[in-house]
Amino acid sequence: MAARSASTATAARRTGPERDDRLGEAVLAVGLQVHYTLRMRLFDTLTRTERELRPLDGTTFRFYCCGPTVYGPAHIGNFRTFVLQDVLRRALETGGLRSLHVRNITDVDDKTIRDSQQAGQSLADFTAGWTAKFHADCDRLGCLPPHIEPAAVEHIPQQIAMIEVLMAKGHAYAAGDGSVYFKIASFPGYGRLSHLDARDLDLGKTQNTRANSDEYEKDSLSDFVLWKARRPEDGENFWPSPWGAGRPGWHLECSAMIKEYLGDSFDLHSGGVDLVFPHHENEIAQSQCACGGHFAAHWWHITHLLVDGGKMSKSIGNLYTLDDLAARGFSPMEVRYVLIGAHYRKPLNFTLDSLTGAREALAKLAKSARLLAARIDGEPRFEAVDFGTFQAAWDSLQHDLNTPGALGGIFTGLREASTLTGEAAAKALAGLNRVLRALGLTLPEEVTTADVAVPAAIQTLADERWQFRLAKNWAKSDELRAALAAHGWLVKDGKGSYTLTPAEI
RNA sequence: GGCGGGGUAGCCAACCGGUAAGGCAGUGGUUUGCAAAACCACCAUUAAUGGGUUCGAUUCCCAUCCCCGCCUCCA
Repeated sequence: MAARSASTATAARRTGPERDDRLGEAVLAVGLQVHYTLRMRLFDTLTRTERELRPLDGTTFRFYCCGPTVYGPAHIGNFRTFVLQDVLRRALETGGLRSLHVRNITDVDDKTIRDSQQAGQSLADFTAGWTAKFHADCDRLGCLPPHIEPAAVEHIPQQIAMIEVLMAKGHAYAAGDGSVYFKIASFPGYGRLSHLDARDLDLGKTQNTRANSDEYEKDSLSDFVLWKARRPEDGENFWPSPWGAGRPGWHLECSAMIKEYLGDSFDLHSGGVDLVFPHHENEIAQSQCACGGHFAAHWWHITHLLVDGGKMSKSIGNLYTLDDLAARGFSPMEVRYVLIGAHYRKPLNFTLDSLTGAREALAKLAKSARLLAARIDGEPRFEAVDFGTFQAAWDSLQHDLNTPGALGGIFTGLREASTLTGEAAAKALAGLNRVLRALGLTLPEEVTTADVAVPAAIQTLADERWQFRLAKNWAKSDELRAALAAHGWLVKDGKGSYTLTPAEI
């Protein structure tokens, strides 16, 4: 039932206009084997090496991304991760590899409970609102909806079942208050992903050890909670379990939903770097102990972004949401361009200036692409493996998802294609479109005067000026141009006519 | 303290053991009455600092100085 409602939600999002589940025209089915041209190398956090991505089942690359906790609007830092994950998926499909993208919604935790109560809403209504907002923002950014988007609350039975298995195998224990903890000492592999020494953790050598009084029930300081006993401040937000009323711990939801939709072993697990420890470390412990599989074959983490060279935070006032940036006149696509403008393993320095730069770059890109398209007779011709002058851009993407390298390759490719005509231009344009699709970039349309409503008074003034200009009365003409500028309108003279555009702030 | 990621032109940012992609900004030119736009061209002998390895290093190694992240429910 839970699974059904999750897939229903997914089905609804499949109808979106940005929906793109074409498997890449490069797919050639030969018997039961599906061949793809992709040669994607990606850095793996666990082994700390670049490894080529190969689907375990030979046909479909199945991956999981830790999704948002829905208690407010996501900010650009969150979106750096989600956009890069979207680029990975698009690149897989561009290379002809089928993908299965699963991303969860965390709709129960301390913050969602606390904020829903403050808002005077039920937890379900509260999180449904912010989930919808998240989906809308993702759509605006051109992110493809995951194939499956399960929510934690809809998978409580699966989480309880996993805890029962862990307890039966001696990996978990119930504390006196009705909470259940994972026993880290029972899993020798703990700390491999984050390269933290489990003994140090246990000895409390870390600096920020919390003297949290409600965790005194634990056997060991580093043991983490699987099931949280109901507390008065939880209100009506609790579920029955063999250990009493309560709710699942955060780490468990991902393990349970992965088991449900991807099984015991799957291709790749991804999230922001901050999730390496403890979240992903804990997931490994839970899932390997409960399921016995290998869990994720590849671990992929996206580095945090900085704003103006420093940490983004609400108190400094540099925490931007898409709406904040829209209020400053920046489009989601400009935001996306900036977010893919740095390699995912390096800190990205987000500034408002970089958004302005992105606008100019996108406009230049769109212009060049239009010029290229104009030199073609008929439709762009698709070539299975030929990216034309954009091969270098595609190669950059395949090499550790080097998005800034790909952007550079696009501009270089455009310059190289600038003299091409006919068939060669058609191939180049097809290559460009494929790289743009892999990056999820949508080029801005040409804005003409017809798109903008010009006030009658301004139009009159501009017409008047045009007459003066035709009469070569430069003084009057310039005077009226200044007057129009004062009203916020820019005049651009062309051969036989002029254009009026609203001046930017 | 432990673990990890960085420091490349005014700004953003890549590749790479053989002497630095790309974008923004800037400069010059063409065009324009002027401007804007567009197009063309130019724009780091140099990669935080100091050593080392090498025929040769920005790229590998060591040290130092900065910046940033994580260290128990933050993407």
